[in-house]
Amino acid sequence: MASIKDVAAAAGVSVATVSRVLNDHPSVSAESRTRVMAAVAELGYRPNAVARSLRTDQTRTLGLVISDVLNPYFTELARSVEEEARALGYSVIIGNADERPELQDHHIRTLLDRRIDGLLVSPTDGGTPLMLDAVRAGTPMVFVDRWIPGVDVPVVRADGHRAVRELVAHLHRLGHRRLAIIAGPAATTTGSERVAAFRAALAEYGLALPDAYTGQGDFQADSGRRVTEGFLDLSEPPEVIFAADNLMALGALDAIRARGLRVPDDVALAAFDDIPWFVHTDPPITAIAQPTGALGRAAVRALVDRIEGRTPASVTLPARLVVRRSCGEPSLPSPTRRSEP
Amino acid sequence: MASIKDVAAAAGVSVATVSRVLNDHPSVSAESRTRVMAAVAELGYRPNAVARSLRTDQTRTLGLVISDVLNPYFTELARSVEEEARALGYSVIIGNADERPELQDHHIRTLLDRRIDGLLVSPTDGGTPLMLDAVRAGTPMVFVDRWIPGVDVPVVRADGHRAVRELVAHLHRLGHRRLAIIAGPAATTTGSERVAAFRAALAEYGLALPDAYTGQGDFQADSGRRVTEGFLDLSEPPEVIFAADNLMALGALDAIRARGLRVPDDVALAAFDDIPWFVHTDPPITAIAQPTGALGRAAVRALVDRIEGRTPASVTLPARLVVRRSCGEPSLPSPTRRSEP
DNA sequence: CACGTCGGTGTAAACGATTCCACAAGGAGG
DNA sequence: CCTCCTTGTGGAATCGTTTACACCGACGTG
Repeated sequence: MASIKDVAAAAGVSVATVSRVLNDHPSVSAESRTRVMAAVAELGYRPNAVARSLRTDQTRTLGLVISDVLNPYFTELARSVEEEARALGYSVIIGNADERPELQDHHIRTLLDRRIDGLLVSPTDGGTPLMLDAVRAGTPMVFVDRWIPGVDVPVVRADGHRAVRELVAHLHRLGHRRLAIIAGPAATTTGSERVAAFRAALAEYGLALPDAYTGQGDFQADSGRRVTEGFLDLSEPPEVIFAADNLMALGALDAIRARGLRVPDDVALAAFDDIPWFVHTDPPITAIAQPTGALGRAAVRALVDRIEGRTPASVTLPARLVVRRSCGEPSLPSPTRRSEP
Repeated sequence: MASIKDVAAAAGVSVATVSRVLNDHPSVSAESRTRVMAAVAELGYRPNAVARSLRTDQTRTLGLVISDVLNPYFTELARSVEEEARALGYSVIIGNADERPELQDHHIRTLLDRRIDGLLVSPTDGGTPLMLDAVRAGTPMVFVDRWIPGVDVPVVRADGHRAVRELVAHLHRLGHRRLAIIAGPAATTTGSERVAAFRAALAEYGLALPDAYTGQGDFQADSGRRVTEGFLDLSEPPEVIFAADNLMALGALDAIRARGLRVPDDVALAAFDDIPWFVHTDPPITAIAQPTGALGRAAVRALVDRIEGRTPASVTLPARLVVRRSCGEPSLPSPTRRSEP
C-alpha cells in the first residue's frame, strides 16, 4: 500500500509538503498542490489512520458500549449515535455488553486500548472498577440512557415520570386497580427508577405496589416470561402488567398467550420503550416512547463537547405515553384525553 | 498515559525486555519477568494498540458493513459476527450502509483507512468501484447474505430455494392461486434470487407470476407499504403477498390494516426472514427462517481463514419454512406435512 | 543598498510499540 | 586454556504520519 513517501517521490516534493497539502495547510504553492494531488490520485493513496492517530494522539473515534444490541431501542440509539458522530467527523465503534458486566469491561478495555477519543456508555451495572478508573483517568465519557449515581459524568437520558403518571391515570380510568410491574435489574438506574416512578404514580391514586406485584427481570425476554408466569400463578393475579422494557413485554406476551389468556380482556399489558412492532402485535401495545434519536444525538454532542474541551451539561428529555389497545380502551388518535361527548 | 518506556524505567530494564515479557517471548529471565509484571501492575499500563498496529501491520480488527442495522435480521447477524470474532481474538467495527451505496462506500473507506485486517460485506448494490478496487488490491474480504456475481470473493449465505418451494406448496394447498411478491432491489442478489425462486416454485404448480404481481421494494418498511397499496388497488388483487424481507412485511401489514382488511381472511401474508416479533403479530406471520447465527459465525471463520493465509470456500446453509397463521391454516407443531387422517 | 518579512519548502524528531542485531556472561567440550 | 554455544539483555531501526525548526529566495521599505 502506497505511503506518503511514495506520493512525495512521485510528486517530486518532500513528505512534509505532501502532508501539508493533505491537511490543507495554508502555506503551500498552487504548483505543489496540484502535483501532489495528481500523485495521490495516480497512486490511489489513502493516509494511514493508524499512523496519523499515533502521531496526533487522536483517533476521531467514539466508543459506544450498550447493554444489548438485540433490543430495538438500543439498536435505534446506536444508529442515531453513529449518524450524529459521522456528521461531526467521528466514527463509532459499538460494543455489545449483553447485560453482562464482564463483557462490558472487555469492550471498555479494548476501546481504551485503541485510544478512542471518548466513550458513550449505558452501564449494565453499578460501575465496575475498570469503568471508575477510566473516569478517574480523565477519559471523556458520557452516560446515555442509564447512569451511575455518584459518578461525575454527564448523563443523557429520558425522564419517564410524567409519562408513567399518565399511564397510571389511563389505567385507573379504565378501572384497573391491581397493577404489577416487571422491573429491570436493580443495579441499573432505569431498572430502579421505573419502579419508583410507577410506585409514586400508584400512590397518587391511593394504590399500593405489593411485593408480589413487583417481579425482578433483567431486561431480556425470558425474564419477562418467567415473571409473568409468577404473576399469573398468584391467587389474585394482577389486572395489568407493566414491563419495564420492550423485550420483557415480548416475554410477557408469550407467557400470557401460552396460558390461553387474552390481552386486554384477561390481563392488560403496557411497556416502557416503544418500537415499530408494537403497532402490529395482537393487540397493539400501549407503551411509553422515548425520544431515542434525540437522545443519541444529544449524547454525541455532549461527548464531543467534552472531547474538544468544552464542558457539557447533562440532558434530560421527556418520554411520552402512546396509548394503544393492550390496556382495554380502543386506540385514540392521540394520547390527549378528549372531554366526554 | 503510561507508555512502555515508563514501565521499562520503573522495572529497571530496557523497553525491549518489557515488550518481550508482554508478548511472552521465551528468552527472558524469571527475574525480569516478575519485575516487569510488577511495574505494569503498579502503573496500570496497557499497551497502545495504535502503536502496536503501526508496527506489526495488523489491527486484529474486522470490518462489517451491513445494509441496515435497524433490520432485526442484520442486527442478529452483527451480533453473531461479533461473538465469533471475539472468540477468535478479533474486534469488529460495524458500518451501517442504510441501503445507500454512497454510505456503504464511506464505511468501506474509513475501515480501509484504519487498516482493518479484513472486511465482511453485505453489498447494498452491484458493487461500487471502491469495493472492486479493494478486492483487486487484495483486501481479505468475504460476502455475507448478499454477494456480487463475478467477483472472486467467498460468499456465506442461506439458500432459500427449498424453503420457498415449501412455502408455495403450503399456499397452493390452502387454495391460493394468485400470489404476489414484494421484491428487494434488483441490484442485490437477495433481491433478485428470491423472486427467481418464487417464480420457479410457482411454475412447478403451473402458476405464473405476472408483472402486476411483482412489486419493486427496497427492503425497507415504507416500500412494503407502497407496493402493497398498489397490489390492493388492482382490479384483481392477489390472494397472497410474499415480502422478501421482514421490514417490507411490516409495511405490508400496515397497508393492509389501513384498508380495514384482515390477514389472512382478505389477504394472506408471508415473509422472508423470521424474527421473534412474528410470533406476536396479529396474526402470527408465516416466514422463511435463515440460520442467522450460523451464517455470521461461518462468515467470520472464512474471513479469518483468509486473513491467516488459508483459502476459505463459500458456504451455503439452507433456510427453512416456519408455518404460522398468516396464510390461513392454523399453526402446526412443525412445518413437516403429516399424511391426511 | 541593506534589512526585515514572509511565503514556500525540506530535514529531522517525535509518537509507542516490535524486532533485528550485537554483545556479555557463563558453561560445555576440545 | 581457548573456543563455541546458549541465554538474556540492550541499542537502535522501523512502521507512516505530523510538525517544529531552519533555511532560502523574493520583495517591500527606509
